[in-house]
Amino acid sequence: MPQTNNVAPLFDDLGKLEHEKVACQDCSLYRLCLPLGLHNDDLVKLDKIINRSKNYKRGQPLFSDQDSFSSLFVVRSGSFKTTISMSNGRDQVTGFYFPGEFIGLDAINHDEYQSTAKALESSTVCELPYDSLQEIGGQMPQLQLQLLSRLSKELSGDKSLMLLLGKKTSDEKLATYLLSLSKRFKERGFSETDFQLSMSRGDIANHLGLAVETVSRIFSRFQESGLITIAGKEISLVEMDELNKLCG
Amino acid sequence: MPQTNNVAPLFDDLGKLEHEKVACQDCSLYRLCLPLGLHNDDLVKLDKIINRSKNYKRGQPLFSDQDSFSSLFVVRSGSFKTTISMSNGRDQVTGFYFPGEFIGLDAINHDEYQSTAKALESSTVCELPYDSLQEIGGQMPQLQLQLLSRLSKELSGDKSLMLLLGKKTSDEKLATYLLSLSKRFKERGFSETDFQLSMSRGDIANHLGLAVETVSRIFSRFQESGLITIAGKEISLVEMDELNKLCG
DNA sequence: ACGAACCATTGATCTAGATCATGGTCAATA
DNA sequence: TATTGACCATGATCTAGATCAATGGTTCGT
Repeated sequence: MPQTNNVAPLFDDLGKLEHEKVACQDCSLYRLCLPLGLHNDDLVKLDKIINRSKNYKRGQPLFSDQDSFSSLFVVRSGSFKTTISMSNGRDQVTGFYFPGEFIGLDAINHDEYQSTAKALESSTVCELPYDSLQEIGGQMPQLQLQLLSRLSKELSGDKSLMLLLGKKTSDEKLATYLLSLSKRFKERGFSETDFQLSMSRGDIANHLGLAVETVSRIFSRFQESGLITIAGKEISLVEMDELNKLCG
Repeated sequence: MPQTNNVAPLFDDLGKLEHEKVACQDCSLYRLCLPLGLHNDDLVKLDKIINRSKNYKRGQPLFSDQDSFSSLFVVRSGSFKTTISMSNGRDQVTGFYFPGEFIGLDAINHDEYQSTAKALESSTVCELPYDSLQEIGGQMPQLQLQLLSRLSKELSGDKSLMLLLGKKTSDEKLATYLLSLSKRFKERGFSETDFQLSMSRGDIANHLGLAVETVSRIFSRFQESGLITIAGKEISLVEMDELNKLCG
């Protein structure tokens, strides 16, 4: 990396000092996150069990397949991918995770994590030790409901992904993917048309059940036909309506 | 079907009179089902909110995409499939459900069901109105945990299915599918090697992201090479170890 | 008991997308 | 500033599995 101002790394995406442990009450992700709907007393209790973690660098694992399960994680800044793998080395990117999204839900009531989670860029998370969560959850039905809601949403997202993987053409897959990202960025208050692809072409291809070359070609073709402009990781969705039609 | 004894339809898979509403305490599915780990008082409460339903005939929908969500269902006898569809009519079979398994989990905290569920054969379910479940769940952490556990298990199953759809060859897909069925039958106390495929070749093909013809051909080839014997819906897994190796 | 509508198998052909091959860009380390 | 190694783009070729076609079985409603 080129010479940088040595103050910069102290600040994270939330515009706070990185080592400052922002309480849930003050967190800009509040409305997307677990505490939504909790009363103040409960929020304080929840806040106490959360570990605000160190920074994860690009490529660094948050946890690995078969590590013993202890915590759920919520992305605070940056982004992650999860993968599961076959004995022969082939693997599948099962999801990408952005601020406010949960990682590790598929490990609940297993002894071990069922997937590997890696940072796609410099990222931070909130760690929720599951034992503690279970404990305080006993007296907070609202928290349990939030958790159920999260699980259920991930579940219905995964069903849509099954439809994508099983039934869509490569064009439809990529259009669907781009609009899904767009929607999530919008929900987080970012532009729905202009954003960074923090994941590599390889990750995208793998996630969508395609070859890298196919993804690359389709990006080029979409650009040629004026649907998007793309340069490296920078992408801009020019014709959202057209992309929408392409999803099938 | 050949002439049958006209008493037969009165009995269901559980060997009980079909119209007899077997309480959870007496249900043979107890150890696979929601009540697992509940104390007796709690079990009685749960039991009270459950509707034991009428019989669903082959092809009959349990609920449809966009019906308003009100209940979760547990299969009591028979089997179901769920599908989601695209605007253009293409659809994806997202899962098959056997006794003790939950249907509708992906609709929690949505207003509408996210998929369509249809009976694959003559089947019965227990209906759990979600409002009531939520109510009694507030005072039964154990019940909440069971529910979370179910969601989480379905989630990790779906991730494996993503791996299958995205990365496996047709042979691997079918071998994986057969062994997954085998495992579930075994858990339910049935033979892990000899069972009925209650779903059509078309349903299997759709679920695995293949064409019917491909499934048919692979069944024939597996039979030719002595891995299985298959005749119509009747299948027998002859070389489980070999099938296992084929899964990748 | 009959015809209609699905369901399953098997062969012949086709194609979407994989794979192979090449070169180019960029960032990190020495 | 060279070197190494990801990462990305694009052309040429190949193939796994889809699609098309024909035939026989099964189930179901009347």
